[in-house]
Amino acid sequence: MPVARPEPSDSRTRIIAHVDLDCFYVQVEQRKQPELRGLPTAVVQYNEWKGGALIAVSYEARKLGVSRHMRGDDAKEVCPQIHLVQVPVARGKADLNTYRNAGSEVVSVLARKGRCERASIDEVYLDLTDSAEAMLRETPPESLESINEEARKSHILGLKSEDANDAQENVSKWLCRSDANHQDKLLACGALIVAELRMEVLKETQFTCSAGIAHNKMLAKLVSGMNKPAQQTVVPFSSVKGLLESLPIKKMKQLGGKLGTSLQTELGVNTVGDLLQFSEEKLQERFGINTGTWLWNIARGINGEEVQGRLLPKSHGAGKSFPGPRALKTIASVQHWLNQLCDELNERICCDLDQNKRIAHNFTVYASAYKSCDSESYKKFPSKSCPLRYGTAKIQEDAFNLFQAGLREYIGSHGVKTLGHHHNGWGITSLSVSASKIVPIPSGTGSITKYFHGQYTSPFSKETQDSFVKEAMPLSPSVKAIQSWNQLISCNLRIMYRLWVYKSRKEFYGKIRIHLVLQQCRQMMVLAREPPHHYPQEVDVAHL
DNA sequence: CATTTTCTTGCT
DNA sequence: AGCAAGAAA
Repeated sequence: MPVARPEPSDSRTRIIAHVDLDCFYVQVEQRKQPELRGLPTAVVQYNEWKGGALIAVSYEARKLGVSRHMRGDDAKEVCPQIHLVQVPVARGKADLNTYRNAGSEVVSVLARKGRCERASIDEVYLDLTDSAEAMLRETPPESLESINEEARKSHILGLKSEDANDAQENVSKWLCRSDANHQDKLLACGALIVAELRMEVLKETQFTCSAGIAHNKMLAKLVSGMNKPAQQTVVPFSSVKGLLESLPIKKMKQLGGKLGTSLQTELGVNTVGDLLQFSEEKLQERFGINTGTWLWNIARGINGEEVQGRLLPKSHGAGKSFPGPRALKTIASVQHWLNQLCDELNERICCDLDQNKRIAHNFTVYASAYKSCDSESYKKFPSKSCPLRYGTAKIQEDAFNLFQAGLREYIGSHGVKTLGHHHNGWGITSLSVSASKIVPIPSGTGSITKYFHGQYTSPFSKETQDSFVKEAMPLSPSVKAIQSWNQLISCNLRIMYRLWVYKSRKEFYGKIRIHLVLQQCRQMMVLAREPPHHYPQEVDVAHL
């Protein structure tokens, strides 16, 4: 459920942009195959069954009646000329890495002009308040003798004669109005900055994008898709009311699902404007204190959510579905696919470790299943998690154990004895594995003792640590000794040894900078993490 | 049991 | 820890 956030404490007028790549996966494929530019094109996932599922459709194809939700075969039917490009496949599953990487390219361009939040593979929020204020101080729009072409094509919500011939003239005038209020002037600066950024994105990545520019995230997001492709839309403060009052409630982010439906059916609210009649108390009573306040606020165009400065994802996941007759019926097939998924996941977390110096700490296995015996009592397959260990084989081992823990629970008391029978009584329709709790490896100088106590949990038992430090360590080791120890002792002990060595060196020589060492040790400790002592167990309810 | 594969956030 | 909802290509 959405939650209300307080407005930023300094209560400055913020300038927020939401940038959205146009039919992103199609653009990525068109960059790879420029012959496809300008042609009706769509990206499909697999093509065995009815031509695969469409996940992105070019604007040319949309004009010819192709929409997402269609299968590849349907698209061919309404638009025989359409070019269908397949998502790359690796390890027997869709591989979205090219799109992730392309998204990163865009982020690195956009992140140059202010706080930047990567909201999804192809969407970014920007807080341009500082840049806009700086521009207004130094080179306000009214001082410019010409306004850049891209900015002149902006759509200004509520500006009259949006469709008149001289629309661009009107936009220029609006952007440069000297009698405008402070808020609008800042917004005009924001629009100029975003137009510039979008041109840079095009120049450096060849991708076009659309954008919304407003005073908060909600409004920016709401309008970024209003004029697509390759255009931007501005929401002056004065047009917020008019924009929202007739807007269907379901168009609002967070209200496209069940919450929006309950607003419609239970309160008879069909537009955002309809919400205005309800007091904050009434909404809190019905939807809880947090969501109630959030609803009351968005009806008034108020949204305090801050742009998080985050350029990287918070988790990595790899999954695959096994629809219809493809459902997995044997433990062996489940293990095979878990192994594929874990292999991909390991590659991605290792990449994250190398490139971004981040370590993932949590590992989760999800599955969906059906029980063919009693389709009446449909049960959710429980997800299970444990500390994450690096290395394909280790992740695979943990994944399989977690899955089996889940399966025991899923089959539950209905423990049908089907050993030796052909029919298991269950089928797995989807599997996924994910790595979360990803934290940056701390850099800079710090105390090594933190790694033993407190801030970071050591993967080694207290006894291991103590006995190693006490027995295995000679005083003041020489470089020679370090080298020979490195060859002799086991991986885990080697890490302990290194920690000790650097700690003691620090004590001996005082001024050794150890930040790189900290990084290395941290990495090695995680890479060498011992397996979990136990995997989640089913709780015996009868025993309680 | 056919859209599939991600990803985030909030509740309990 | 586990789950549900929502959103996006």
